[in-house]
Amino acid sequence: MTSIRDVAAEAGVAISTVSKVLNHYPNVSDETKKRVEDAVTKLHFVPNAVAAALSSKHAARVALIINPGDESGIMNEINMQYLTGGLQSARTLGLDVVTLFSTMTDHQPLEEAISYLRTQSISGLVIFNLNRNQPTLQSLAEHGDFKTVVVDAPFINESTSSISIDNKAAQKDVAEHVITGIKAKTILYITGSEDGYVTSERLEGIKEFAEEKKIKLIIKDGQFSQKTARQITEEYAEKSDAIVCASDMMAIGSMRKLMEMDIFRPVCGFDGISLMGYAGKQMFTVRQDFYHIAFKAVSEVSRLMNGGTGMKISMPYEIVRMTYEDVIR
Amino acid sequence: MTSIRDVAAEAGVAISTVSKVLNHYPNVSDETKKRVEDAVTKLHFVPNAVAAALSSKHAARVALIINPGDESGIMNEINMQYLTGGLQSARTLGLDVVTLFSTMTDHQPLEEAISYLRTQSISGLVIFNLNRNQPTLQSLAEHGDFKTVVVDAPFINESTSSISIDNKAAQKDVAEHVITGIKAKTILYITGSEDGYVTSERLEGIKEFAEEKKIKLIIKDGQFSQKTARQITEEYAEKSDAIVCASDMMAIGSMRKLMEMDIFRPVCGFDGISLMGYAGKQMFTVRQDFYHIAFKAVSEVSRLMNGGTGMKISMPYEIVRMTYEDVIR
DNA sequence: TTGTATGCGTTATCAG
DNA sequence: CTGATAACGCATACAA
Repeated sequence: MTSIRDVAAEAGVAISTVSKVLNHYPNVSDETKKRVEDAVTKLHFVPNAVAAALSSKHAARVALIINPGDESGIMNEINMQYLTGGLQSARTLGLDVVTLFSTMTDHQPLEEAISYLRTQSISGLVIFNLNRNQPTLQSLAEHGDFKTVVVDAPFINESTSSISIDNKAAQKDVAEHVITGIKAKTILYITGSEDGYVTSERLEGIKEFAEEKKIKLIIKDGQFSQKTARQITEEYAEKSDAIVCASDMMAIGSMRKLMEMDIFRPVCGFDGISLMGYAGKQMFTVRQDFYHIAFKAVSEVSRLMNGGTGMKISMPYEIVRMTYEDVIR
Repeated sequence: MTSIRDVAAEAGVAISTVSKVLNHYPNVSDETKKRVEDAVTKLHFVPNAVAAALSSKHAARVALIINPGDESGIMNEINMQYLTGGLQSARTLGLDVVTLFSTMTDHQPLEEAISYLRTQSISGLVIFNLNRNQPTLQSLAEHGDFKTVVVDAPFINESTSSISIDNKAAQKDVAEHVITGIKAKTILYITGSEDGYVTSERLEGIKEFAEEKKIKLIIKDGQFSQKTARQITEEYAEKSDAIVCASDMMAIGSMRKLMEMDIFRPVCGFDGISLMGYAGKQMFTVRQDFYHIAFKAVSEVSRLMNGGTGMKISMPYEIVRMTYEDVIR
């Protein structure tokens, strides 16, 4: 393997000079800079990132911690977008990233998790979809030993930032769209699971909305489950004028049940995944830009690692209707 | 940061001894081994993987190269399973992994790609869904400089292995299921895009099948596109007794079009993604176990890195029917 | 502006 | 069985 030493010899300069050229230090004459660059291309030299990391001990590695969800394939689309955005961002920032699944990091004691991360010389964490039944990850976020950014969870302190859309406002917003044009007296609201921090925020939103509009609210726990949403729909749809769901999957389940029941109620979801196009009927939903959320999350963790202090970041969202035609290629 | 040196001091032994204990070398007395282990736990020592990698120059890093596909969200489920399996496998093998998207690695010159991988001290590659329009990745696989495993592409040499299911057999198999019970005279076959190596294998399968069964075959290029499959279905469905598609997405498109046309033809897909449950009608498909394919791929690249020589690996598949009830949670 | 020397945390070789 | 000590490839304070 050709090293910086070979380049130095080839260019007839000192090792440190080569290093300076490579890292774009200011005080190097154009003359020697060129000599070094020529040597680099001639020898096809490629710096060794591992050695560099060891030497300048600020090993800037970031772990992207993905929550695979309940295996039902629901989270796939969202997670892939998180990954794409996160990796892209890391690359532009020159950060080294490690992709992890929360299932690996979570169901193990905190000490072990910390050990693993340290071994990998990871100093920054981006935790996607952190929720209440992940004690280890929560501790990690509160721990303060790592710079961390949590997505969709309200953890903020000196060394951890939180990023998400304004779930409360978005829930109100999409509900508004659903009832325009109809005289809704009663809304059936199907919640997410209690584990999710977003669940409470969205619930707050719909409650406030109902109060403002003087609409009666039937609240049922949907657990983010399509099946449960179907059961709830079966039982309460006829008593309601519209159905607001805290997730797209539940909206799809609800809508399909309505079609089986052969009655119509406007339904809306939350997240904007393309599966919405297969629900059979057009529905409103809150589209989140998961790519940019992840992109921002990684740049935020970079900011933290450079000494920044934790903060809350709110990302934009959009109310859209999704149809089959919108999602196919 | 506490290092191996501190542990040595605490245990009252030499650095090299600590290293030997840590790496489970044979010649260490139980006596000192215990002393070292105690010191390790007492100091919460965690070995630095970066330093270790630098020192013992067999930096066993593997890149998982994912093909995001055409943005239509089709590949999400498959890729997430690849990732899960790959990461899991790497973890059990103690391999360091880097997740990359082919979009980053591909549309850049070979030299640059190699540089990047070298910089990251990556010596093993697992390339998922490698296809014909990815010249850089193909060169990488043929290059021989990295130990590589390609999934779904026929590249095999000294240092590269290929892994996939038997696409030809599977295509015949699923077609068989589709026509049992009906007297099929003509089958409409909708192909994948020419880029995909699997496309030709599956095509071969259906051709052989039709010949054996003395069934007439109408072959149309579906490009793996749901839209195109719809158009083809519209034009040729009535002339056929069954429709065999080279992918689930096309099968879904085809089935939906049939329902719009209000005619019935048995349809089958390929891959076994859960979206099949939303197609409206039950369909046969070939279920691939992407998780295990990835798992195996990573262990294979590990074998190659340990001096093994490239080979072809065939994975099992399964013919299944998928309904809405099967996929919801 | 350039070069020298030291250290980063391990592993591995070789004496003892 | 244990302990010095030289790499590994690079960054950086300091000297020139």
